[in-house]
Amino acid sequence: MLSQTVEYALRAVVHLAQHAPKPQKTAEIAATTQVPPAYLSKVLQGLRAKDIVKLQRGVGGGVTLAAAPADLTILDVVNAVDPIKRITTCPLDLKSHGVRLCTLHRRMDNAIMEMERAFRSTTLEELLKDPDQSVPLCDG
Amino acid sequence: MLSQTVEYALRAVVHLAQHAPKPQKTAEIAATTQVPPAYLSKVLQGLRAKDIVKLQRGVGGGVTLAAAPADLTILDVVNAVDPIKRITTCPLDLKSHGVRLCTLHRRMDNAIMEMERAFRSTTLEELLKDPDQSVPLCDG
DNA sequence: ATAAAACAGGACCTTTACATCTGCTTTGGT
DNA sequence: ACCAAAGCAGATGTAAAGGTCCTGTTTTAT
Repeated sequence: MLSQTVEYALRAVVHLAQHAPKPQKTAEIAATTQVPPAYLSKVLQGLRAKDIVKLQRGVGGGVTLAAAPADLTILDVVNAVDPIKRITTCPLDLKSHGVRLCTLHRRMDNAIMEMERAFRSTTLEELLKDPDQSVPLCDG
Repeated sequence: MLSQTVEYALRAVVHLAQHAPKPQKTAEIAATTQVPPAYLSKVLQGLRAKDIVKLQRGVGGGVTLAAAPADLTILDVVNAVDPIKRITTCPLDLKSHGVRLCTLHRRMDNAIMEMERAFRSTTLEELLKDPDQSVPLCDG
């Protein structure tokens, strides 16, 4: 449904939001989020390319969010690593369906739209503040 | 987002619903739905395994829906070939998150739930009857 | 019986996602 | 200047999804 890479990316940014604005080392993030360290490095590079995180080399360097947790939605992160692609034109290239999708593809796109909306409606900050649930990535 | 196989399966069952209850040959379905014939054969075998379609060999055989279009939802078809998997337990196996998901995974599951609901709310029959849209798989 | 129509199923190939490894470059402290 | 800490980049490996092909087996009509 959602790719493994999306799951990893979300864990990472949540960890960063929890510790903002202190830079976190990739290895630290990998350990607490249970993501393969070498692969996390690639995922983070993808996030940097879309200006979700900043990466700093050298002693005392590490990873930080490029924006405040209140300004980053789950959708931003998802779209950075594995963009949600809406159905905007007929997948069969039927001329008459071009813009006005058939009932099948309209329904499919509606479902995708619902998911998109759910992701857009939550910021990282909200994830940290919800008092009603357990804290992401933290046991106990 | 949704697998190619899901897209193919939906095209096939829509075609079947349009022509129900007349059996359709796999090659016919493949042609009008623009799905690779050999691969469609595999997809249909998956649908048969979940009792979505019936396959009949020999002269005059072909593929038919196992139920009335009014009794089959999009979700039935999707789940038959590529089941939507809700998040029910903590992916990190944190003990305290086991049943009560953290905010991150709760939101992710909510998004998946929205998509699931969108798919469950439409039957094949409704797809064929919507007067407001163009007809699935048909040009003009 | 036989032949033709249709699906069945296994072996195989290709592409993409997931993941690792190794050596390099940048950075800051001494 | 030097060294250790961190990320960087590219090659490589592995597994799953998507797709093809070939040879069977079942069914019906004649």
